[in-house]
Amino acid sequence: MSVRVRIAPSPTGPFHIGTARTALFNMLFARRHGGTYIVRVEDTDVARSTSAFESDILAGLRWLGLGADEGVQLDGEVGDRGPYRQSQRTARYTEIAAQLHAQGSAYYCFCTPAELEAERTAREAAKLPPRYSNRCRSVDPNDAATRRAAGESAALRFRIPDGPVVIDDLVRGRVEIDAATLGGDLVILRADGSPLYHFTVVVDDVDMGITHVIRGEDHLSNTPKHILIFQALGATLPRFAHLPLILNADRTKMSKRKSQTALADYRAEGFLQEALINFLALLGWSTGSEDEVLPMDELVQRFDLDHVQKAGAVFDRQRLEWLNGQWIRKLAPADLLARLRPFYDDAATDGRIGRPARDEEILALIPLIQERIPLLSSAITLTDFFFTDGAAPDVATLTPKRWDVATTLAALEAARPIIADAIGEGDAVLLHADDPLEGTLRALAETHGWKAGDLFMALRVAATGRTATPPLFDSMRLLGRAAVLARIDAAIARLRG
RNA sequence: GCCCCUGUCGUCUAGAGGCCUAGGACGCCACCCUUUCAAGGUGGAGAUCACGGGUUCGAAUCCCGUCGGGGGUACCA
Repeated sequence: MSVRVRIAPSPTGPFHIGTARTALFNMLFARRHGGTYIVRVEDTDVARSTSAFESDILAGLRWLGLGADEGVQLDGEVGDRGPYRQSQRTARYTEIAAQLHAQGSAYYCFCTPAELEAERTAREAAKLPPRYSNRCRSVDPNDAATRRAAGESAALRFRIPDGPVVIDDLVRGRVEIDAATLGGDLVILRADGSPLYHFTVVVDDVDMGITHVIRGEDHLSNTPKHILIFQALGATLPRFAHLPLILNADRTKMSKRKSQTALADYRAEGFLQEALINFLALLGWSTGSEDEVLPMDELVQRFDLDHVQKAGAVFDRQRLEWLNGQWIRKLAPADLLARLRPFYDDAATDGRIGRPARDEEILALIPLIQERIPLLSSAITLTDFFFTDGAAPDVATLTPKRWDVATTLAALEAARPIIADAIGEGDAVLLHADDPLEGTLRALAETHGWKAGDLFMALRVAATGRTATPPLFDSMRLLGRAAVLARIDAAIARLRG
């Protein structure tokens, strides 16, 4: 039987990084085994689900390369075992619930929320675990029918049988849980007829022929409920694999409050899709080797559930940034340009750079920045001088740490004619080749008894407005003669007071 | 509270009884490179393998207990 796995996000919030990781593991498992990867939207909680969140999730999956083989995609549904949105499956849930009721696996419960609350409070006061008393089990089915016909509101509860339930988990091995600890018979249909998660998830997994349920460890404790429902339905049990949780720095379950969890935020910061995939794959799983920088196809080849870690894994942002740098450095210039494009466009729009950036300009800058940016967004601050005139650094910034104002002024005045002589418009960068301008300026520094580094810093700040920039001489060449001289003149004027 | 999972450097991890005086990576420190910032290179600090008992000629690896951490426990997903 071929492998069928699913990721079942709930559109009650922005696409969460933990959901991305679970999706990735499912995708890797499916690809590894030539199976099908399904995306199902769990929007039974109408009050909290929105289509905006759904779009964010589907767009995020697609961007990561984790779009569905079958199920819900950004532009519609594919597959013949749908619908794949729970909100469109209510008739099916009602039907299966009726079946469970007819076979005696479920019964109507007339307890009011207030009564249940009172029961819960009483048990809590008695220091007993919260648990439904199952008291409506004893309501005579005929009476129940009569009361419902009379309009009395009732939820449908699934009857939890006695005895142990065994989970044969692919990550954790055999886990046995006593059904008596499950909290009593569980509601599968609210009084208004709407279905609840523990019920829908099983109906869907059966209908969609899911063979392997790969999800977060937070679902492990609830898995017996699912197994019992599978069994009541007479369905074949899927295999289960519970992944370790992604943790905040304090080792609690990763949350919006304590960590950056929205995938869109990582994307907006300039993390590469490849880096995120690589990083997430290695959070809770390892190749068993010492290789770390791995593309998707390599991950697929090596993926196995045996090397999935059992303990939770702290999300280490520094490691992610390092990996991102690795991936940025691997990109071909044209590819990097394409990734950088939206960042320069946004910067032009919100004024962080003075004008829109042309492709040729970004391409010319790429050799200077590719080795030094950890994030795509870092390119902007590193190259804004190129697109923005009149950075106008103040006297304090213009003056190198070891120098005074008079020395800085003298140095800029002395260097100006040399630069005017060496730089034209539209010059190509020299990169690591020997730059004649550098030699001339070093000689100048020597005759004045200046440190070359101080001279270069003074020029750097005058020309770019920043103390940390790409290599100075190539930066000036790209800027062009007129712009560089104008900025040096402006700096000289400011230094003169 | 009850149930379940879990415990190797700060972090991600390798490790499936002798290959471990525990390896790699991120981060940190130093040095090299160097016009700044990075990148890169080299080296270093950093883990009594949570702790205590066993089993064994031999345990990070097997067993038991303790402690720590996490998750679950809804007419949420």
